[in-house]
Amino acid sequence: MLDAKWVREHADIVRDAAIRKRLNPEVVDGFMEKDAAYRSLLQEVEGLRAQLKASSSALGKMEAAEREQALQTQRERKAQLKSLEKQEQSLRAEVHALAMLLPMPPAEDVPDGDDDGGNVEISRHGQIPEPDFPLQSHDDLGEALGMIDIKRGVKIAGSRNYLLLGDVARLERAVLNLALDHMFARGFQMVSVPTLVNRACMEGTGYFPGGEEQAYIAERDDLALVGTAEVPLTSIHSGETLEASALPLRRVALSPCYRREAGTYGKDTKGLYRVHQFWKVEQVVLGPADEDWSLQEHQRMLGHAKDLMDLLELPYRVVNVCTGDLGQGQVQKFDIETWMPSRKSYGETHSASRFHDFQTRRLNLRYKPEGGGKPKFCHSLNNTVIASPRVLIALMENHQQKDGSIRIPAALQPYLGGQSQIA
RNA sequence: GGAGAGAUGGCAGAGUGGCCGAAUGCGGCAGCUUGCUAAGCUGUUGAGUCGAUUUGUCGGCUCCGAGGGUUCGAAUCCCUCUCUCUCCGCCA
Repeated sequence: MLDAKWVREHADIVRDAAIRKRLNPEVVDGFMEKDAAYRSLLQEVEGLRAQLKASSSALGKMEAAEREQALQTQRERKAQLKSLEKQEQSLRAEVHALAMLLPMPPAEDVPDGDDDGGNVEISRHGQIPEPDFPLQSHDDLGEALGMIDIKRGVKIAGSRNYLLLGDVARLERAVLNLALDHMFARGFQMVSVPTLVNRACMEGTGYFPGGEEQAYIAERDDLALVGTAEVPLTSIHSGETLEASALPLRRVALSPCYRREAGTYGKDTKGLYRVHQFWKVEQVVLGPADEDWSLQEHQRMLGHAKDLMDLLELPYRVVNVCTGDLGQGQVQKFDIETWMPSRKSYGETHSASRFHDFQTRRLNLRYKPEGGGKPKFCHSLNNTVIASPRVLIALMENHQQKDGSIRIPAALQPYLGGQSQIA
């Protein structure tokens, strides 16, 4: 959500943001138009209401005779007000619906582009393996080991479902635990969060409206399964005014994530790349409304994920996500893409976003500034720490050995009882 | 799941149709006092939004959990919902 007052004065910037993000710029004009109409109607309604109020309080002190007369005109005005109020209400709803669609302007250094093809590589890390034997895909490796069973996953829950067994299941657990400890060491507080959340959380974090098709919705209870712990983590303090001294709030959660993957038929159908349910360790930070701070924190959060990838000895790159691939609310996003031999390419494994006050405005999440004054909206940021099974693809394929066994990076071994390979 | 009670300003807590944006206390802020001293006294103190503005403010409207209704007029009466608490049942 954007500040309506600001939008009124900077419609051109918002329109430009919509164009850069490949969103429909007509929402901006629609908003401006409806908003102006709404405010002028509001003037009218409030004027009439003021009249009515004044004459109404006079009524209480009147003599019976003149009272009857006054009551009559009062009723007429009331009817008039009612119909105006009805218009005002529906207009207000329209304005709000449009406001929820306004795009956050992207940062200056976000590259222009239509889709992920326009993302710009910033850096590369690690060594892409070039072994003297043919590399197998993770699903072939896993099947041969008897530790990945996609067929039976599909039997139980339909396409894009899977089973992990034995050491690969333990490997998943190990990676997630390492990721959590990694974040504890960086001062993050662990939170165990609800993953079935109400509409306000989905709207507040920017997933609704627009992302309904992507979410599993429990209609009977009007709750949605989250696609990421970002949703509950960011929503924790919605509606609250925090003390400046409490900021920044750095939180990490491990949660299951659910995505319908609607509109991806036939895409990434092989293996564990695109699945309906997965685990993710997610970092979320809430801080003051300070652009510089926000920028630095974004880099710091990206660093946490990069450090972990280094510990896992995986080759990856960082990309500056282009405007067309940016969400409605994101100011800037950096993705980490990890090398996946079976795909012969880097595949997205992490996504680090900063939002300024886009989410916090929707969530009504504020703080009292240091030197006093009016509460301000916090800035919010989030980034993946690790997501599995997608990271298992990289781990299994990059660390496979000639005999089909998987080498365990040193950092993970303590989490697997000292085991140095899976065979 | 059943029965009951409740939701009022930063907090506690009054308020059963116009005198209520809301008593009182605490807290906060400002000043005074400086031999009742980790105190006393006096004053002051909600938010949002729209408009005007000589940018100091001024005016309108809204807000007593949320949404609807009755009424000329609702914190107050009616309905629905959400949440909290107590008791019973069930459960991990």
